[in-house]
Amino acid sequence: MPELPEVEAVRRGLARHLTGRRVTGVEVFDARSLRRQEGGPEAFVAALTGRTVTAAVRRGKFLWLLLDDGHALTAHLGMSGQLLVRGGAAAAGPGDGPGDGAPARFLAHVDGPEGPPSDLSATRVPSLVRDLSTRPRHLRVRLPLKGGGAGTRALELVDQRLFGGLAVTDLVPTADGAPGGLGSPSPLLPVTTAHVARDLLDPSLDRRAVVARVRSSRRAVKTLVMDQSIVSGVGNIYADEGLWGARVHGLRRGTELGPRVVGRLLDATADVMGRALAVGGTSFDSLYVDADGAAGFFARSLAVYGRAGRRCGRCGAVLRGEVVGGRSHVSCPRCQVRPRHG
DNA sequence: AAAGGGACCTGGCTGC
DNA sequence: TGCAGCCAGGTCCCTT
Repeated sequence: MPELPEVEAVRRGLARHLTGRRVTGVEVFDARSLRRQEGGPEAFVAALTGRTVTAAVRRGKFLWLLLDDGHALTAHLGMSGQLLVRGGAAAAGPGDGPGDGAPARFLAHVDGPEGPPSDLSATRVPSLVRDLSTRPRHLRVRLPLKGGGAGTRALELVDQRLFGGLAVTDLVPTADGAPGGLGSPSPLLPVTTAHVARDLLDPSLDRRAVVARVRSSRRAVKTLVMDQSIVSGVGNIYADEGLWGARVHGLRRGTELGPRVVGRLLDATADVMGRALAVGGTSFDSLYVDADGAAGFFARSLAVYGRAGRRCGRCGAVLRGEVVGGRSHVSCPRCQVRPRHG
């Protein structure tokens, strides 16, 4: 699944390939990917068509493209989402096969006969595009873009499990006056992400404030580092890896931890993310923006996540799996001392 | 304030 | 082999 390092790799690709390009059409294959869009699919189409991308920004796992009219196209990849940039022949047609050079046939379609899009429910949505026979599996939304250099590009949301989604939103000022996120030229961010804290890769992150907030709470520290209002972008994988790296059990209360320990935890978590980004980033050099760019890193480098019952690479003890805050937590019983409470 | 649960989804897995 | 049911994951929303 796309974690913060992969989302950052995607952001860099979007910044490189889409900045300065204009959205020439909107193809909606599955309206469920737009469920967060205020006003529904037709508002999405109207808000995007003709807009030019001016920047690609990320905060945590939220990603957005700034538009020239002062709005943002926000994206979250959820569990299974990918944002792909296609160029040349591969971008041109609804077919997915290489060499398919047919022009896009469905631009900015909002069908009438099936009923107004505002009637669309999550479970019985007639697709806004009629001909589904040749589209790639799990392709939900496609935006053709032009300008800014070489020929047409297309931004595609491919999302198997539909936890991700797109929406065009207003911008609001940041609370601290710093840029909205990594890659942002302005102290603005989408209103829908205003509640999301900065992440560990954001130079504007106030680490001391994060440490203070963690240490002021009696909640489990694993829950705290996964609380997006404290620090964003840490999912279950990196939470477990960071806790193992810092030798802290996830059930420890924030109030039990000293400032150095919390700092060590943030460092360890950021370090794992940084290494994943380095790997995901290097394989990321073409038009094809691959949300699975760090798959190799995951396969080789995870210390604890998904490894309950196997041995700790540091001390050899058998890794232990349990549930913390409703999430699976794998830890080393020797390196990470479990508190007596909980 | 914190904790817990459900909803959202699909495909891979287990168990019959 | 076929099928039903469970599960994972992140975010949001609701209730206790």
